[in-house]
Order: sequence, then structure tokens, then C-alpha cells
Amino acid sequence: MKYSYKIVARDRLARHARMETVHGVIETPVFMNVGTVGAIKGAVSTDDLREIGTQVELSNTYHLHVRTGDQLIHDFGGLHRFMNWDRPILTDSGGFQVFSLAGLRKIKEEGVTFASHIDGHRIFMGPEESMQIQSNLASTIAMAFDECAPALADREYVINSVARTTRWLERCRTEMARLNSLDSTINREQLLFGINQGAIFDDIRIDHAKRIAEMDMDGYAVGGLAVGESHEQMYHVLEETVPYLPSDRPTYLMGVGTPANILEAVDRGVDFFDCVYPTRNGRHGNVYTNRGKLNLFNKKYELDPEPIEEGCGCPACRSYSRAYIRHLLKAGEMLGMRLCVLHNLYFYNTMMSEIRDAIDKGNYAAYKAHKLAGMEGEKQ
RNA sequence: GCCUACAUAGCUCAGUCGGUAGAGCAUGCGGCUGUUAACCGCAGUGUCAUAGGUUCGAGUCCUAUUGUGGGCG
Repeated sequence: MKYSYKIVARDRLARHARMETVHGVIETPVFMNVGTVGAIKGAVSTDDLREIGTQVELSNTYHLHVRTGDQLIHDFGGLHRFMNWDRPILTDSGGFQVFSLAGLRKIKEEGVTFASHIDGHRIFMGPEESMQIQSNLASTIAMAFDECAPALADREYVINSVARTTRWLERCRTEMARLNSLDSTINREQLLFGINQGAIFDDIRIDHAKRIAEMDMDGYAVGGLAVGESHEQMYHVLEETVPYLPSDRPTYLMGVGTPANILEAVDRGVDFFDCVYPTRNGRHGNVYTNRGKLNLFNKKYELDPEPIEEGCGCPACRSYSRAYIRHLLKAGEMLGMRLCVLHNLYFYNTMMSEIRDAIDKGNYAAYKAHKLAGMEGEKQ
């Protein structure tokens, strides 16, 4: 048994499920905390992650390949041992870097050639290389190597891109099966999720969803969203596409998003999320609360004795005022960023727990409406 | 006391051949969606030390004064 995925409760399209993996249980809907290079930016340790209720840590294939090298991590015993994290890890495949490093790469059928963003040296990554790197990292869940195309790409480009991503998925699957059969492989039960693409073209999305649904992947992601389209377009794509992905498998909306995005996507059947917002925004002094997002750099907090959010149990709110955290941020002290990141991740993890409870109780719609209304007025 | 350099935004400083001033930092605000991001963007602020002079026109040239630094006594 590589894993099991059992739906515990449903509320319309929203579902609470329990996924058992070789690295333990994941209760979904879940927010995976993004630690691209095997670390949550902002001086957050894996001890911290345990304290704030993190279920899954997410790292990146391209970035760990560039620094410090997946072979080294394999030789150390895998990413779990390397970063002292024994719970599930999901590794992204490098497909997003095809988008985010668009100026530094060339796409061909075989794969993508990057100019390293560190020193410019050539790095070739195709489906096989991405699987080999992720196998070396020995993550719980590997992601298929895809092309994350810009949301506003034209139709012809998207058709060609998605066709190639489909061919790449076949190659990923073959290579992963080979790697999982090798004695030298650390995690021979590594899971592989396929990724749906198609920009904002409903028919391309649906055709692709049907196509990859036949490939019996361990889970299915919707990629290529939150990359330039509107929220309405994103929700529309989910409504059109998710029904064509196998409902007995995990569904993962990649890279999304704001608390409101997550609340809406859960209502459309999504189980897994990840986003840099809580970490990046935290480092930039933006913190999430049930009454919206605050910018702690703002002058209005300079004498504010309140915690970021009254009643919050995170390490920042338990001990420090907005005024002190603002001071730390203004002074460039790492502690300021760290406290904001811890708060934000705690906020996200706690919201996911509330979401699961609401689904269990069958009042998800009411919970969502209440949560959204509270955050109204401040931008998400 | 003499010689010399300097004085321009909150701070540190640019400022061409004379044509009424700019950068960095700081400040205020905004942005960030599978992290090239402790990042990026926008905005505000000036008796150009003071007083005269030359000139159509002076931050810029001349004189004096004040202040500050350095050197010599």
C-alpha cells in the first residue's frame, strides 16, 4: 500500500479526507507550508513547524538541485533526515520555474534548459531528470514535470503546451515506476501527482483533465492558475475542471492562494493548497487576521499594544505587541519577519482546521460566508 | 592669530560651460499567489549657511560675516 485516501465527510463539493502516507497522515483540506530550498524563509525551523500545526512541508526540485544538490541530499539520507522533518513533504517539479524563470530557459520536447539563476550555468531538466531529483530528495509526494503557462497565453500556444505536458506526464510516470523499483531509492513508495493545465480555456482544461484522469495518478493538481487571470476566471476554471478529475483522489490547487481563494476553492472540491503568501507577505510585514490583512509597517501601529490578533495562539501573538513587531520590522531585525511568518502560517493552518471542522458539521457554506464577511473591508 | 577646505532634503552627499536642484538612505503608502522576492514600486520634503556684489539670469563667479573640519604657530 503506497497510500490510502479516505473521505471522512462531505459538504456539497467540499470534503474532509484522511490521507495516509509512509510519512504519516494528512488531514485535508490542507495548506502546505512553502519551504522552497528546504527551509521556510524567515528563520522558521522544523521545530517551529511542528508547533504551529504544519502537516506538509513543500520544497522545490529546481532550487534544491541548484543548491545544494539532490545527490548530496540523497547521500545524506533524503530530505526528511536532512531537514529533520519526518512528516509528509511534497516536492514541486520545477514546472513552475518554467514560468517564473521564463527569461532564463528554453523549452523543447525533451525538456527545458535553464540558465541557473545563481551563476548562469546550463541546467537541463526534463521529466526524467525531475523525477530523478525528486526521487533523490525522497519526498512523500512528487509532482509531475509540466509547463506552467501564463494564464493569458494564446490558444494555439496553450494547445501545444498542454499536449507536451501530457507527453511529459507519461514519461514522468514511466520514470517514477523505474525509480521506485530500484534498491538505491530511499522512498520506494513515492507518490506522483499529475497536473492539469489549459490556461483559461474550458475545453482544453476539460480535455486535459479527462486525459490525465485515465492515467491513474496518485493525485491530481490544477496548475497554471493565479498566474495573471482574475479570481472569477480562476473559480470558473475550477468549476469546469475539478468534476473531471477522479473524486476518489486528492485534488491540489497549486500555488493558491489568499484565505478567500482557499475558502472558495474548497467549495469547488479542492483538498490541497500551497502559496508563498503567508511566508513572503510575513517577511514583508503583512499579516493575516480574521478582520483582514494588516501591514505592520504602517504608522498607525507604532504604539499599538495589541497582539496581531486577539486570542491567536501563535508564538507572536502570545508574547508580542503590534508596536514591538513594527519596531523589529522597521529596524530590519530578522525576529520581526520571523514572528510575522509564524503568525501567518499559524493563521493558515488554523483556518484549514476550521474548514475541516465545518465540513464535518455540514455547515461549510455558513462558515465560509462568516469568514469572508469578517475579512471584508481589508484586502485579501 | 595665520593658512586651508567645507556649508545643498531628516542624514550622507552629487550638482557639468552661470539658465531657480538631484541620488542613496530615512520617512509615508502600495504591490507580491506551485519564491530569481528580508523584494519591487510610488510619494512628500529644500529661505542651496547669512548679507552684499557682478550678471538679463547665481547653488555655481566675487567680497564680507558666521559655523564646522584640517594644518601651522
